Amino acid sequence: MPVYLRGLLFLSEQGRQSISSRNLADLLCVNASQIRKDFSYFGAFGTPGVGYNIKKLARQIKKILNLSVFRKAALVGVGNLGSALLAYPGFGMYGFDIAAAFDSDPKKIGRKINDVPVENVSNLRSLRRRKINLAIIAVPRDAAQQTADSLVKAGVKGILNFSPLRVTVPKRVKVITIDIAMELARLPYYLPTG
Amino acid sequence: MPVYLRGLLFLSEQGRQSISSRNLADLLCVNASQIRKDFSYFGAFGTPGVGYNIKKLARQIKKILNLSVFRKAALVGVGNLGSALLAYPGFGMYGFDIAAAFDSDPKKIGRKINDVPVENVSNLRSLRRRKINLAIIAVPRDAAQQTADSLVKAGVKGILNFSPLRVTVPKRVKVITIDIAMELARLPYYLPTG
DNA sequence: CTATGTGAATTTATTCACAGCA
DNA sequence: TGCTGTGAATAAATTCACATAG
Repeated sequence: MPVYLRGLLFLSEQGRQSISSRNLADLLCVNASQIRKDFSYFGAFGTPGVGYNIKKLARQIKKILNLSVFRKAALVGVGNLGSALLAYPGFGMYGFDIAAAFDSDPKKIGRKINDVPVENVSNLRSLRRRKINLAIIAVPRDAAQQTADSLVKAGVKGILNFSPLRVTVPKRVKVITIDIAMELARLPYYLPTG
Repeated sequence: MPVYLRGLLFLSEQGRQSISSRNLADLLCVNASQIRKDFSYFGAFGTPGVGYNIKKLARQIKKILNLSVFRKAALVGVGNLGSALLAYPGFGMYGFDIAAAFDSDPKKIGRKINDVPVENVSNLRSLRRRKINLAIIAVPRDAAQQTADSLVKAGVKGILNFSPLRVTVPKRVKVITIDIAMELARLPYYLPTG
């Protein structure tokens, strides 16, 4: 689903109004009936003979993914990766706003990066009051679990974890881990040996 | 498969010798017979009554994934994200070595980051001679396609793309795209609305 | 008695094929 | 005619269940 959304937002940027399942399939390298089936799961929106209205469909998918309201997210760890995330264009188009940043390094605390002031990690508990329930972990590996624990205590419900470590959280909290090295590890499989 | 490998490397670090499919299943949150089936695809290594030898199994999976030889990879784009990747621990344990870095910014060219000298992107063609056929794209969105084209010309066979853009390459080249915002977009689905 | 390896059963996902609408 | 929406057919993945090995 997020893949469809990305494709639709891309098409929308190009100024297109509508697209057929076939064309979208070609664009995203998937099967056309797959797309029609997936879309039909949440009720049908296409116009036979024409295709799908891009804007309407994007709005619908956002609703399904719970992306229809703007979300605030917190970033923990303002190192190279964290700074890159703060500067990352694209969060916005999915309705995310990195509204707070935290670090443990006194040299960083107080500075502003991309207009977001860096706060002391000890202040993580304020997230509950500020109604921020999404967080991104971009701290060194050894601090990841501890950070996750603090986030859970602060009432965070969803975590995007960039550390190459399995973090353990109560099962009511959803974690998505991106292990960058692991992704790279998938590549050689498709390559000739040597 | 990469997930299994990560789990096994983790266990290996802990000093464990062997593990049963059941225990590994619990650790990775998958089904136990799934694991046995997957492992049996490339011939069986487990010892009934004991389990699988962790080191042996890890070595085997590395062989399957073509990870048994050290691989050199090139990084293009030494911004915040690129710098983070250069410092990323974990590539090593999958047998990767970021052996070259490129950027277009004259202020960065010539500097060393994490012992890797930053070269001019115009020098990308040297990758063929240096037998580097994996690359990581960490450039701004608008430069992504152009970078991919240069990499393909330089004989690169696998690309890890961090730009939120679909890059188009000949089908002999394998691309894995990590769209960070899209990953984050998956989280709200599991959250209560609001 | 514990844990593997694997055929059989089941569930899930994908693809096909076509009736019906604009 | 072009494309959707969907039942039917096919393929793939997952899980079960158990004979067998240490």
